[in-house]
Amino acid sequence: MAKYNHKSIEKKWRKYWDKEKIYQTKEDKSKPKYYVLDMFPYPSGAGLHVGHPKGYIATDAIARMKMMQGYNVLHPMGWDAFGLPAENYAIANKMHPAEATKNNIKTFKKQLELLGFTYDWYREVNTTDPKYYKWTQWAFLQMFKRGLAYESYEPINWCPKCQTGLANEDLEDGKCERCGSEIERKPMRQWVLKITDYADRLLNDLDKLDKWPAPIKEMQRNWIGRSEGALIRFPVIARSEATKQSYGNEDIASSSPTARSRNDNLEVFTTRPDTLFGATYMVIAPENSLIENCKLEIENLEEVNEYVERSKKKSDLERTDLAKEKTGVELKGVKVVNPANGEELPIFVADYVLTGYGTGAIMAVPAHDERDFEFSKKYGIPIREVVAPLIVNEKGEDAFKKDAPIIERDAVVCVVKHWSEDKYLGIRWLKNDWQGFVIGGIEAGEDTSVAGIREITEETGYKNVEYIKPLGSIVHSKFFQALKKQNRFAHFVPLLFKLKDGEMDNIAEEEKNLHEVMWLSPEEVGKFANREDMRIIWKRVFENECYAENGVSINSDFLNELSTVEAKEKMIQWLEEKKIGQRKVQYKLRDWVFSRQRYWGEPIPLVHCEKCGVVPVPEKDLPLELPKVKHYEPTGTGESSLANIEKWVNTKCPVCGGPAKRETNTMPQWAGSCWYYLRYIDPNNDKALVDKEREKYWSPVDFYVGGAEHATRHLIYARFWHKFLFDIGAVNYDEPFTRLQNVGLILAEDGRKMSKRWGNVINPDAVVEDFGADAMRVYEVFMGPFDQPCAWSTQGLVGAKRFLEKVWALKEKALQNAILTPTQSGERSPRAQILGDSSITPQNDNEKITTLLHQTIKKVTDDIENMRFNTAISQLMILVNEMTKEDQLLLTPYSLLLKLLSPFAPHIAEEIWAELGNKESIFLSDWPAYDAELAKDAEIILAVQVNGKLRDILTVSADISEEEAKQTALASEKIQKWLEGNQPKKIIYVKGKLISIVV
RNA sequence: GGUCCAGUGGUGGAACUGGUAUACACAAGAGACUUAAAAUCUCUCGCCGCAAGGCAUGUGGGUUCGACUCCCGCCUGGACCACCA
Repeated sequence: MAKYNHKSIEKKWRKYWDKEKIYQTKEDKSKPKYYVLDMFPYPSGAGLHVGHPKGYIATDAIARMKMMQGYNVLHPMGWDAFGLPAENYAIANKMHPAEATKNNIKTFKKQLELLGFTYDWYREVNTTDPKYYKWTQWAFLQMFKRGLAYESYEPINWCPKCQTGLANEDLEDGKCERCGSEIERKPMRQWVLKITDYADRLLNDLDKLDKWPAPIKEMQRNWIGRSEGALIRFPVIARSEATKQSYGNEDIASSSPTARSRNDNLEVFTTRPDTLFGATYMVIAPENSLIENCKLEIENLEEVNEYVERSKKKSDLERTDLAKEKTGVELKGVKVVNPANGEELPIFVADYVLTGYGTGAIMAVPAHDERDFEFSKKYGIPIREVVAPLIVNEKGEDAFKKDAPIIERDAVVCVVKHWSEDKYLGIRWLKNDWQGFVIGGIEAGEDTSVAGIREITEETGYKNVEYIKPLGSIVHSKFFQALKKQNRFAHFVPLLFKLKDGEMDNIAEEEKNLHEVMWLSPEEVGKFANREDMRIIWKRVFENECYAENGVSINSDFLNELSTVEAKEKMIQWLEEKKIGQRKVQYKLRDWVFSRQRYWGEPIPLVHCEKCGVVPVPEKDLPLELPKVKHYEPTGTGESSLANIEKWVNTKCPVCGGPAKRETNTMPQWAGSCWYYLRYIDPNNDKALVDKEREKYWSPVDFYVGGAEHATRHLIYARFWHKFLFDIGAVNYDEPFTRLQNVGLILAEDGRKMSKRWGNVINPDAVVEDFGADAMRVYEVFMGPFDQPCAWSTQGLVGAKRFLEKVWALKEKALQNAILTPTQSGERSPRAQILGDSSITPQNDNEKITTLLHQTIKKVTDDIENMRFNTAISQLMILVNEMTKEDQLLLTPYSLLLKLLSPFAPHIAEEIWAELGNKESIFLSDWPAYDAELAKDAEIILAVQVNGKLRDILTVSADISEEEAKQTALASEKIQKWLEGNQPKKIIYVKGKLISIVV
């Protein structure tokens, strides 16, 4: 028998498939469609490494199975070729980006072709092809016409090395995602897409995407970052030089004659309008215009300006470094009035407030916000509690029980300090589960400190107790009291005490036995008093934590006693009534900075006319082609190199015909990938982005496979564009991708990422050469769960190759056992006949193989559908091992095995299939269906447990009844031994699995 | 710091809805074939124990006849977000 020669086989079938065009997708609307899509690659100069094709192998397997299942399959491929890396690569290699891109695509395509994918290359798209980007420009113009693209002069992220502005999404830890340079904030003119108009829909429609991985949806939710709250306007007042005062000086009322009211309001966004009464100062970002507006009134303007300058010089990285201490400067001479209570509040400028979010200013409530708390402690600003904690124990033994009654209690919680050591009193009640501080009920009319002293003495015997101070507000707590089987709604009054000495009264014997008293170091207390309510009280002893959760309003006038949710609502209504604020939904998502100051991108099709302003290039003139130039290096001035090409820049205004200049910014790399999946449907249409009828048939994408790194960029941008195209009637559905699957990274053998830098890159070409495309494909999906990262192992690859060799070796066995025709004894009959002819009854039908085969059909089909390729391959290995062990093998089961293997190892499957006498490609044959009856085992194995431990294993007929099974189990010698003559209390029978005997 | 995910042999990993833990593969060891090597084939392979049996899914508890799986706490690792008011 000829040896398995992957090289010749793979070459032969690639050629055949190409010639026969078996993967060319036809517009056959009688068949159900299946659109399976890969995230198209960025053709870099480095070529592919073995990690890149992993996703493509998966979609290819799915595409092949779906084809065989009778679907009309669309499985296209293309190139995302515009953008910075291509340009940088071209500069480094002294080439034109167009040329470099062309070469890179050629390399990529060649590499991909070696792996035998089902791509329909007649539908190849390339984002840098003018015929393609004509429609990218067209879509941009539609946005422009509808006001979704606008010019902005806000400072943006500028990468000094790449010499271009970047979107927020393009940053990693405040650094340029591409080159790692620290980003500067630079004000410059740019085009921005109003993605925030779609924020709500992008967020809400995530709920419809039930076949997307939950973590990706979560990341998008997080990125969009919706929060509900209120805008509140604080009137700004300024004082004359003579009355310069700082905050907290009570004798200056807002009615003071020296106070000059200004027309300014300081507007802030807050998610906690319920804490307005707790605001003790305001903070503005260094970029806030209030400083400019009030420069005459600010008495320490020099100091303020200095601070602002210092902040501007800081990189984003420094500014957002959480480890650093917060800094700020008070704006002396200017204050705001709290509209809720008329109090005057100082204003600080501090760079812990960000400029692009909300209004770039906040009301600071130190008692209930970590950052404000930290800042106010540093600058000695008063802290006012306006929310009493409400702890609802939801987990574990303390959680409220549904059926128990709710009992309310007022109680004191006494934190008691030792008279000489740094220790605190802990108490453990022996009868119930309580451990913590001394706690006791407050009697009617009793002063809380008196109640505390009484309880301490009663429970511990210590006589000389000194009351120090209250520990903040009441702490409400809902928990389950296990001993009394009650739900408790407790209102704890936390108090701090100190013992003067260790003198004790004798306490009743009875009381002594109830609890244990111990002295604990501060570290020990933290662990000892571990319930959330006690933890909060304990932290207050050191005043180093604030309460930022929901609770009950206090010290807040008309909000008092309302829950946080109710208080927020009431405050918003009040603000709206008084016209000093309103309800507001705020997003973290910012509008998409859509221009880049580089050459290699789609030109933005706009013209600047002195008379007419910004005018769109007429649609009939699209595409607006990128001029072919020799020099395209960035200018570094914030203009793209296009600005230097006078011939191109100077044009006529399409409206008035007068002189005009073209927009010289180009689109970002992400533009082309926003809609490429639509173009595959109709790649050559020059009348529309996509034909709507065709789109109706093929859309949405049924299965989209790609890396998780695109969660917050490509996948948000594409959804945004798609929704926009839906809104203007260009497409039929409002979400582009029905099902999404992430590919786990393939790491190098050393466990690191594959990278030129580490010299650990494995080239697929070499793998294909040495082991074959089929072995590589099988190995890559067998490595482990598809979405998990996994290190490459050449040894593992060897295993995959061995498996294919085993399949190959079975061919001879199957052919030997082919039924011989009577007339040509000793010769094989025409094999095609054998396969198709059901009248020939197998002479040695092997029940074991048949059962296993049908189980395998089921498992492989399900596993491919659910992306569990590793277990599909494992099941095929089991089948092949079994077939190898048997003396005889019929053609039919072998043919079915080949079909099951073909999505993973198409070349070898096709080769053997042909050798068996089939005239047509295996991929034009039907996918096997399994027979549930045949997949059933004749005999099953029952596990028998005694008291939960496995004691015997029985092999019984599959149709055994429960009674029979129990009798057989009890009759077993081993079981009898373990029963030791005892009568079983209970026998549990799980059909087809086990019998559990309880003695 | 927050959120989410994960932790199973020497290694990658399997285990359906709570029901025989370690499938499949790699590595390792022994043997066969060979003048020899490679390749191939056969066997062994979680730990302790001669065995009976006991112990093992990061760790400590809990629920259950029964837990890798469910619940609570802790430890470790990863991903994402990160001063978003």
